Amino acid sequence: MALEDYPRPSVTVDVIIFTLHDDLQVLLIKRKYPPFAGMWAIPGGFVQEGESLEETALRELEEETGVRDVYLEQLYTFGNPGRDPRGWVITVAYFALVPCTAVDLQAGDDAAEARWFSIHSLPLLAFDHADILPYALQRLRYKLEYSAVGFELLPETFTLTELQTAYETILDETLDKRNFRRKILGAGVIERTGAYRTGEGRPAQLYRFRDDAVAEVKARRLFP
Amino acid sequence: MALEDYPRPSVTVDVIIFTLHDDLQVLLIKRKYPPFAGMWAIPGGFVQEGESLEETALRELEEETGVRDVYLEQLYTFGNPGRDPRGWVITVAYFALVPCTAVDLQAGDDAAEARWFSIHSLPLLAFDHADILPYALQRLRYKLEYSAVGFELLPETFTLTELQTAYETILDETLDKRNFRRKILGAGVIERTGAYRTGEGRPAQLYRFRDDAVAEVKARRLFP
DNA sequence: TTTTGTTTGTGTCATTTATACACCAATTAT
DNA sequence: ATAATTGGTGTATAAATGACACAAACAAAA
Repeated sequence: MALEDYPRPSVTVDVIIFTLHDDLQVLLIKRKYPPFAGMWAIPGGFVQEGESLEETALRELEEETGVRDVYLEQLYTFGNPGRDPRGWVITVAYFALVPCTAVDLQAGDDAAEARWFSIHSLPLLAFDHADILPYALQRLRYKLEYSAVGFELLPETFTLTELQTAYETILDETLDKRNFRRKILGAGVIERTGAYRTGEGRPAQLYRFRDDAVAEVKARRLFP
Repeated sequence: MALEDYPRPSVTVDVIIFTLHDDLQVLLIKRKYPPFAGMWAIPGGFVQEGESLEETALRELEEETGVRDVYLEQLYTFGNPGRDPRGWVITVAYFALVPCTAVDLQAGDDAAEARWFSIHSLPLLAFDHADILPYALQRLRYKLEYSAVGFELLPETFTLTELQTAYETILDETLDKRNFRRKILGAGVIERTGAYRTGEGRPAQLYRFRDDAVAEVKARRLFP
């Protein structure tokens, strides 16, 4: 029995794009055409032949935000019947973490508009996207506890207070300053740049993420 | 642009079926037809329209092993171009844990033969299945450390020694008996049945898994 | 029936890890 | 100069982990 003899679904890749702007935010696009015209949705597109799923995700990501070289991770594949009124559509969901800096919003072909939404004030979502989004958030929070993924949302250099604030924003809980610093510094994943960020109070040491530390850290838990 | 205007891939669901028989074992099927005729492969099949991915996985699982009501979890979706010589095929991989008891092997239509293989002596695998399998094993080991998934591989009732042996076999490391017992019992996920297993030496208490403990335990880590 | 062999079941101490908590230092704004 | 603001540091207590050895209960063999 040949491949073509089986009915085939359409396959899309949706990318939940997170960033930090005061709050933890996700990028959504306003649908221009039916179904769900006028509603907000997670950006995504059809997989093309000869393209890997990750390539599809990266392509979507670049189309929507103009960014490349960001953290991208496959989340889950959704294939329940009836999830797309147009027919049989299976969606591979990815989530991406982009730094608040250097994002250039540009609506794709299918979208009327692209906007960041705080995860605390999401609009009604198209398709089954209201199920997918909490899943992505949960995964992000979970990963934050045992990997160094938090840095992906910050610019190249950052202060420890900024890093802690990022963690607190994502986890939606407050952390003890001294314990946070001890753990982060003890993990050896960041290093001083030598520069300082000056501002209102005392200037703060600037740190950068140690790229060579990624692999070894993946196994450990930073915040058990 | 309508759905049908996009080229569509074939989508299959592959299920890595684990069990414990002395060793940790996976069920593989010997392919009857090309491509890779005569080679061993992870059991799987095409998703049918109107069927969820999980239903496909359960169907495959039942076809191969005759079991229902087992632990099943989506693993990862593989879609690299060229992974199937027949054409464009995207595979959603699941992994299942079935108790060593009550498995009735029955080769499916596409298979010449189904066999359990120890994960320490795997044959050459068809497609990209040699990449998928270690991924499943890693996930299983990882999950074992923070959830109560180990019980899924044991019969209804079991002794603490049997449970410890299961953990040791999967993790491929030895554990301290007293520390193991302290942690398992402290987690409150199992309870005594009151019955004993008699055998060579001193009779052992039989335990059962507390079903109502699943949810609350999912969050905690049993073996950090 | 006594002895031997095999498996179960239990507690403590040392070490490590996590948590709670308060003040001085360095700078800018007034 | 003074006040206001943010950055940076250590210690003591509690909890979790890891290492470790022997008596109890039964079956098999003598």
